[in-house]
Amino acid sequence: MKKAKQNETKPKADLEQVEKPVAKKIKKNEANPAEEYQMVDTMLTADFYKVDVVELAQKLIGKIIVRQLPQGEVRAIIVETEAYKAPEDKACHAYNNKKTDRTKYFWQDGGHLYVYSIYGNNYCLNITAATKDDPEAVLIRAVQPLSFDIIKEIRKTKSPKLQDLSNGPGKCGGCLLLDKSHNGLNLCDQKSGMYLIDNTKQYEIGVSARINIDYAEEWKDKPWRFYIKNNSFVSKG
DNA sequence: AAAACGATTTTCT
DNA sequence: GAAAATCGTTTTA
Repeated sequence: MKKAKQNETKPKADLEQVEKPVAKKIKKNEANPAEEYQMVDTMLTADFYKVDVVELAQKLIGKIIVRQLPQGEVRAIIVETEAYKAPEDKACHAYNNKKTDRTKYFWQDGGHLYVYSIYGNNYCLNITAATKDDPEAVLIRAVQPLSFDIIKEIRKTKSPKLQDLSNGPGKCGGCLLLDKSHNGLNLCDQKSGMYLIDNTKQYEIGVSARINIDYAEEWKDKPWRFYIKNNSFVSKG
């Protein structure tokens, strides 16, 4: 056994100066049990996604999104989701089987992407569920960054709060550098450069009505929003 | 071709 | 917490 003493070679003051803002916040995250994780680095396969959208929305909580970028690899834990289930769900963009250039990506087998833009340059990430005949998908509303440095570089937010990196659907798209060109991407295909991996940590999962769908009449109260309790990256509630 | 809208984000009190 | 910002998509004519 060799004696490890690499820390002694670096001046302590210098290290603190460079890494203080990041290190401080990460430490705070680790102190919160809801924000721990234990990833298992194998890609989730097609069968995982070929279930009803409400079930998939629950199963996705805690899973880890991986995306390969020229800047490096982005990793983040899914901490908040919502299920959207056409044709009957009035909150769903594909309600009543409405198929347009935007919504046609609902009709894909589970594990593919539907990315829509809203209110300017905000791109929201959805993962399809069930089969290509079932127009249903899970909206990713919030993630907890694991690769903070690269996500900070990508998102370019002015907010000093770490949570503002990814506590909203448009912010998640920003973290992952997504736009409409990623519509139809297959999360089960190695060549996509984007996939999900498992996380064996068990979380306390909260359930609520979906957010900002007041127009959906009787469907607005469906308990189809899922989130990790006490996780500071969840958007609300 | 023009107008209206939105599963939001950011900024400003 | 309220109000503004912002632009692709859909609707309307």
